[in-house]
Amino acid sequence: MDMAKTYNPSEFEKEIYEEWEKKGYFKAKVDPNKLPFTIVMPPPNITGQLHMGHALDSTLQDTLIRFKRMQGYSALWLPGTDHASIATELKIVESMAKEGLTKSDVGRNGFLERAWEWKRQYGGRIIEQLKLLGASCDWSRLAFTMDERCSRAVREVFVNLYEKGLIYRGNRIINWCPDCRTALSDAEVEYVEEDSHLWYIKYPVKDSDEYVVVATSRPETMFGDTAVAVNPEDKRYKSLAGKTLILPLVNKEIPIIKDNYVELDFGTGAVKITPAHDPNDFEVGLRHSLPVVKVIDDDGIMNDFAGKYSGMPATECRGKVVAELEAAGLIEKIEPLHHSVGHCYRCNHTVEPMVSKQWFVKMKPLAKPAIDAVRKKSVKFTPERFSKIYFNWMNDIRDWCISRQLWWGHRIPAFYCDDCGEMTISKEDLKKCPKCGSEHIRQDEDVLDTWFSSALWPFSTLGFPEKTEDLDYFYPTDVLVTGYDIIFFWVARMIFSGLEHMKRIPFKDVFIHGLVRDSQGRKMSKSLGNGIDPTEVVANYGADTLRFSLINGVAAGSDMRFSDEKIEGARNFMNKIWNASRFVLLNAENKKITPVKDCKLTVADKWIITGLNKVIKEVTVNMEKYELGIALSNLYDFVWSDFCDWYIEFTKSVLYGDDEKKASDTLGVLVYVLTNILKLLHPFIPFITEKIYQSIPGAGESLMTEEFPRYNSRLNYFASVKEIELIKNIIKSVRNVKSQTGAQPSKKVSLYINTEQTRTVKNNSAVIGRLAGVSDIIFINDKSALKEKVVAQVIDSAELYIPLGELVDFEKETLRLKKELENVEQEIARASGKLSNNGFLEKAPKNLVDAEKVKLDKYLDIRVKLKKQIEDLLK
RNA sequence: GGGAGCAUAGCUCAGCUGGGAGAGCAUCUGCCUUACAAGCAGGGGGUCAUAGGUUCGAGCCCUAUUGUUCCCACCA
Repeated sequence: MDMAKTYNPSEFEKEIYEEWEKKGYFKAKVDPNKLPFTIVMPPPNITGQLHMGHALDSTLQDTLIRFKRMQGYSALWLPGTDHASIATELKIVESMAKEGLTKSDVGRNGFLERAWEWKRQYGGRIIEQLKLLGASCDWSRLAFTMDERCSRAVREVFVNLYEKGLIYRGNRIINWCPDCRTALSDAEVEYVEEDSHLWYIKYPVKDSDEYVVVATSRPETMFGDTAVAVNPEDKRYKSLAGKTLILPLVNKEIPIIKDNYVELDFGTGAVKITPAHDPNDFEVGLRHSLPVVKVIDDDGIMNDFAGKYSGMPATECRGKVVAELEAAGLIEKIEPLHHSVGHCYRCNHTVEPMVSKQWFVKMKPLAKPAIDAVRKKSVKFTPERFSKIYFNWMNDIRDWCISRQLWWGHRIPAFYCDDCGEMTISKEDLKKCPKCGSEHIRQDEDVLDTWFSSALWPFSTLGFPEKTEDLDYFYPTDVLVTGYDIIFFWVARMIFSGLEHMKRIPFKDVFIHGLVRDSQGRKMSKSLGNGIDPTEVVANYGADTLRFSLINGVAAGSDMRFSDEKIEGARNFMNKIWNASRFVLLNAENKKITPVKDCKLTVADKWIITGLNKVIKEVTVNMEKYELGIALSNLYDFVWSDFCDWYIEFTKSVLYGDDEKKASDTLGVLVYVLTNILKLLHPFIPFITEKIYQSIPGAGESLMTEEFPRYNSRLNYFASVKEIELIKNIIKSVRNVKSQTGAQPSKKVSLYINTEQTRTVKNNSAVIGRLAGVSDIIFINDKSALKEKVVAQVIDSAELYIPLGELVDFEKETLRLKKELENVEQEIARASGKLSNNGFLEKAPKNLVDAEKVKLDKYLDIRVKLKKQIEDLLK
């Protein structure tokens, strides 16, 4: 037997993975005789290191794909990485800074060279780490969002959308990160609650002593004010209608306008309007044709419109402006304000809303079919509640700003002619202006939002825009597995992109999982230093242990806490499987294994086979529902409790007995059940199962090519299950009596038993003897036949009596029985209560009423016997 | 302001279409029983957040309340 005495995963995981890869088990083929099953991997960023989130995400996908592969599908798990435009660019800027270089020092081409070098060096790191987990991806199809194929898809899509009028360029208010120096989409802004102030500033009325007080949280933007707005209904400002205000510090005249946007009961009811730096003000400005004055530049520095503050960072300017206003007596009051402020999701810098010329995708026409697809359940979210989040976002979606003032990414395929001013959108790079033929043509400097290319992932990786065999066979994909944190960024955008460009949904199911948190429920983060490195867990405990701890018992879609205790629990289970397998294989050594169909089955064999059959059904059903956590704990219970704690113990009596034929048959069943357990567990914990499987004499080449067990309704031996339940109860009762009375477990006792199931008990007397420490079993019909004082247990369909003689404190024993009697009385009260309730008798299902009657009879019977026993003891 | 989740044993969490409250860890007792002490056997421990309601019957369905976590939203 090729199994070490102790479970040591580091000895075999790597080797097994290499073997799988070498044999090409991960490769998915277009096979007309099979149904396809496809998962595209959410591409990790090339800057990334594997963290617990990836580990969870990948383990779920790997488990699903292995399950489907074993079920006979042509299962494709398509891996890839994301260029992560902004995140990667930040990293490279950072690393250049260490050399004292900036982007402008190296220029665009120099920068891109460095970026590609970075990708070559680190882009594969996370892929290698995924392999440690056992990921059965088809690596021959490894994709990258900026490889030729995906880039072609990006251009195709851009041009298509432009030609349909769904992409446009315009001056609009956008979110600007002054640190990354780029525009961001709405989704890329994270709002954080912050304490600030509300400054009440007096704006003097022209040619008057009066003034209007406006409340603002951003006084530094006042240089860009081009009006003050009041609500048309506001009586306080009736008299000021049509008057002009003098903007303090700059002495510019601005009008008072009326707009419903202003609320009557906030602040002073008068709002300064800064169209260039506030989304609402921008709208107000449009309605009233106000000039747009930009006062903060792209780098967050005040420009010439800020007068003497020109050149000062906006953050610093705020204090200075307030001080100057205060000195001029123009601050009426300052109130504390708690409000949310936008931050860049990459660098966390405060985001400045500002007007800027950018490219946008018109969202409304794209969103509609995407909403319908989910509403009609063509795309189904699991758990279902996440579709609500999706609807909320899609229903009031705004246009998507897709241009980024970055270098690393897909450059926008817009070409401008310097001579005739023509703009051309083209799939191919242009050398000449198609309109005037001039060669003075330059491509737009900006690149696309990283998520623009990720949105195409389910079809760009399969060959789009070409009509490839892969695309035809594997698209639409079957399930997308991802965390709830990127439903907006990614899932929603893939849905409308698939519908728009492929005319079909990109996937049928979206399986959403939660976050992996630390043992205290906090998010794992670098700054907190509370992250657990999955590769370290793999190194110390093995990939299977990590996978098990991430899946077992976790409800779909909910966050989980990860802890050392969980890892240990998982490791213990691996150890259990390992040792149970060793037991079977040690017994199988040098023996011929009889195929189970040729074995004469004992009651215990039939019991475990029925249990196996049941767990096959449970696992399959739960896998189909994406309840992987439940499926795995079904297996955990079956393996540990039924197979190890009971069945293996049962088999020992036979294996170590004299009947060789019986022993051989039992061994056949053991091997059969173990093999099936390995198959069932393989999608979850592939390494240990494969390692054990390959040690089974006569087993196939690999579990990966085995068929997943199927439920078989002919393998339900319910009569045997009943018999074994009785045997288990007898054993438990004897153990219980011994433990409660303080008798040594190893002390052999005689067991007197009154039951009608004598045949069952006789057939299993060896097992009872072995597992309960019973030396002999004596059948009696009447308790009075017993002369000495005995300890008793009354269970369903049997009375057990054990003479323990002077070992027992019979007073304590009487108390124990009285307590038991109490419990029985309670049961009787409950059952008879129900049965005397006419409502229950009339309205409850008949089988339940009958079951209740049976229970009542049983407890009444037990009560009589317990009472008798107590009486006898008191004699 | 809108929406969602969660609240069950000391801890972490399961609990399917409503029909006798479960697991793991921790704890207590006894065991190195030839697969496993990373183990075996036995035990203790719960007003299922609160208050109403529906029902013959509620941890589960409905309403409200409290606490908690998260998401979205343009209150200057």
